[in-house]
This record gives sequence, C-alpha cells and structure tokens, in this order.
Amino acid sequence: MPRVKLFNEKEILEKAMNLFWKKGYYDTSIQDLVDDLGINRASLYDTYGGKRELFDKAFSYYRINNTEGVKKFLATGTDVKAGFKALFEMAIQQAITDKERKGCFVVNTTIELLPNEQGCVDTFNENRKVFEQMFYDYLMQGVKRNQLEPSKDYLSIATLFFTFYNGLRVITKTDFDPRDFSKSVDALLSVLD
Amino acid sequence: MPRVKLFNEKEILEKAMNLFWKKGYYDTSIQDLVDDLGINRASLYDTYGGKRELFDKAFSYYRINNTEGVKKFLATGTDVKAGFKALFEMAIQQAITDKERKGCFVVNTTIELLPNEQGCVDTFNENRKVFEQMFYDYLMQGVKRNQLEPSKDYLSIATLFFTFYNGLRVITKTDFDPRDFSKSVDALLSVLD
DNA sequence: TCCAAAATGGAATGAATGTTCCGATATCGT
DNA sequence: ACGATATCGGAACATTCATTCCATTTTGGA
Repeated sequence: MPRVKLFNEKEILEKAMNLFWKKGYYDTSIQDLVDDLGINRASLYDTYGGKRELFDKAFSYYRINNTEGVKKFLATGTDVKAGFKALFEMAIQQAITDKERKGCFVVNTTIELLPNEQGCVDTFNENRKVFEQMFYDYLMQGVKRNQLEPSKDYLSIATLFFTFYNGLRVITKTDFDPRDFSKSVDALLSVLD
Repeated sequence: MPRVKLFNEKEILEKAMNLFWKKGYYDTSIQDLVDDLGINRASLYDTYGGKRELFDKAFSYYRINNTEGVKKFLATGTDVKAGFKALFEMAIQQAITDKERKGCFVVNTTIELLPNEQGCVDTFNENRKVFEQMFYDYLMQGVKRNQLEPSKDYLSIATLFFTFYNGLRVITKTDFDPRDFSKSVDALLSVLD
C-alpha cells in the first residue's frame, strides 16, 4: 500500500472554501490556494481535480452546511416570529463577528458567476427553492400553532423574507450600524401582525 | 493642432460600463475591452488611464445615472405607496427586459470588491446613505400628505426597503417568476398600512 | 504646403495564470 | 526488509494578463 495522505481532505476543503468565500472565484489563484492551504500544487490537482472542481466542491460543502444550519436554527425556536427575528439577527451578528466580512458564499457566487456562467444557474434556483420552502414550512407551523393569522399569503412572505435575507448579506459587507438593521428587521416582521 | 479623437469618449465609456457591469472587474480583460469597445489599446490607456481607472470611471458613470434615475422616478409619483410599488416593479421588469441579466452594477461591485478592496468601501457607504435618504424623504412626503400614518419608524422602513431592493437585485439574476416577486412586494408594502 | 502633435495599429514586455510532469520521498502490506 | 504505490516538492509549460513602446497615420494651424 502506498503512502497515506498527509493532510485531512475535508479540513483542507474547508480552508479552500474560506478562501474562495473571501476572495471569490476569479481573484483566487492556484498560487493563493497553494499558499493558503499549505499543500502541494500536485496534491491539489490529484485530490481535487483543478481550480474549478475544487471551487465546486468547496461551494457544495458550504451550501450543505449553510442549509443545514438554517434548518436547525429554525427547528429550535418555538415562536415563529421570534425565530425569524433570531435568524436575521444572527445574519447581522455574523457579519460583525466575521472580521473578513465575507458575507454569504451563495450570494457572492450568484453575483460573480451569473449571468456569464449559465451552467450553474440551476444550483442557485434550487438553493432559493429550498430556502423559500424552509421559510414557508416554518410560517405554516406558526399558523398551525395559532401564532400567525391564517389568512395571509405566506408563500409571498417566504419570498419576501428570503429576498430581504439576500439584501442583508449584500449590505452587511459594507460598514453598517447593526442597530439600524435590527430595527429594519422589526419593521419587516410587522408584516406578520 | 493634433488629430482629433475618432471616437466619442462618453459613448465608449458607456460600452465599458456595460461590459464591466456584465462580467465584473476581474473577469473583464483589457483584450475583452479592446474587442468590445472597438478602440485601440493605446487609445484606451491614453484616454482612460488603465483598467482600474476605466472601471472607476465607468462605475461612477453608472452611479450617477442610477441615482438620478431613481430620484426622478420617485419624484413623478404622487401616492407614496404606489411610488414604491412602481420602483420595485421596475427593478423586476428591468431584470426581465435585460437579456444579459446584469443586475445592479453597484450590488455586483459591492460583492466583488469587498472585503478585499477596502479602499472603495466609502463609495458603497455613501451610495447606501444617498438611497436611504431618498427613500426616507419620499416616505416623509407621504406623511405630510396624510397618505401614511405619522407614528411609524420611517428611517427603519427606508433601510428595510433599500435592503429588499438589494436582495431583489441578487435574486433577479437567477431564474424567477416575476409574479412571485410582485406579490412579495405587496407583502412588503403592507408595512406601510 | 509643411510641421508639430495627438491618435492609431500592432508588436513587445514581463509578470501571473492554470496545468502538467518528474524525480524524490515516504508508507503500508507482504 | 523490501517493493509497489501514492504523495510531495519544485521545475517546466503554454497561455493569458495588464501595460508600455514605437513607428505610422492623420489632423489643424502657420
């Protein structure tokens, strides 16, 4: 049997994810990756295929974690409105905590690769669908529990929340006052009253 | 006296704007620009300075037009709620009309250049400030005209609307059903009721 | 008409890009 | 202990990148 890999494949993938997340696809060079990941050029190509393949793997890895994270987050709360409040506050808090202000990898990639790379448009459509469905399901739980009045158009509210969420991820890359956005979240959540 | 320029400087700047807008900064090469603008390499450097300088000029040009466009748009309407409805609908309609799905140049650039190019963060902050102020002024007009109730936190609503606007500009780069977003706009505007 | 000056076309530059290749090294099962 | 084999380090590759340079062309005023 041959020599064993000297690095943890998933650990390095996570590093690659963070670098692509921070710098984007085009502005990240193989040299940047070699320097940052601490593995050899050849190992990178042997293990992950190439720049684009590595990016795709890193992006998938992010999407899975991100989706699961939000899903679990919504599953914990009991009050639906408080749940959304917490979700949006988390996004704000994340932006402050992350010194690199990377934002959301999905949003970043949507902007960077579309419209020129139509090959990945399906991924983004699916991502949106999954999130809107999560939001909708969560809202309907609120209706079932009599926390929300049943007569509203919750599909549209799910779309609204997801759109707002995306906007948050853009603006929190700039300098911003978290209190302003906390209050705008409150204003948004008043659609549930 | 020397030979006169054979091209219209502003006309070419507009072409450069559209290319950078579509492809972003990093993925647009000087070669792409030379091919697309139809002018000589040397003329490009003589007239605009270089890639980054040309980008900055193109970006400024966009920002001026964009800001003025929205300002004029809001100035035309009489009913405030209808004005915002029309503004958001315009963004949706623009996304459908634009076969290239370029989105918003400011949003695209925010995502692409931050956080790595902190030198331009001031521009984005100012852009947000200008837009939120426009939205706020417009909302206050509605209060003055008794179209909106005076007790709401309209600063936060201005932030909310701008955030949603940014989100729209992200999501409309993917495939989307305009009717879904029209309805989500309606849901959003219910915060004014 | 002729000259100074700006614009032009295209070659040239050097650095950076993604990718491949190869000799050396290290490891596991026998 | 040994050999098969995957990893590793680093050179090598062709291509593309932004930028510069220069000889040529074109122009307006003297």
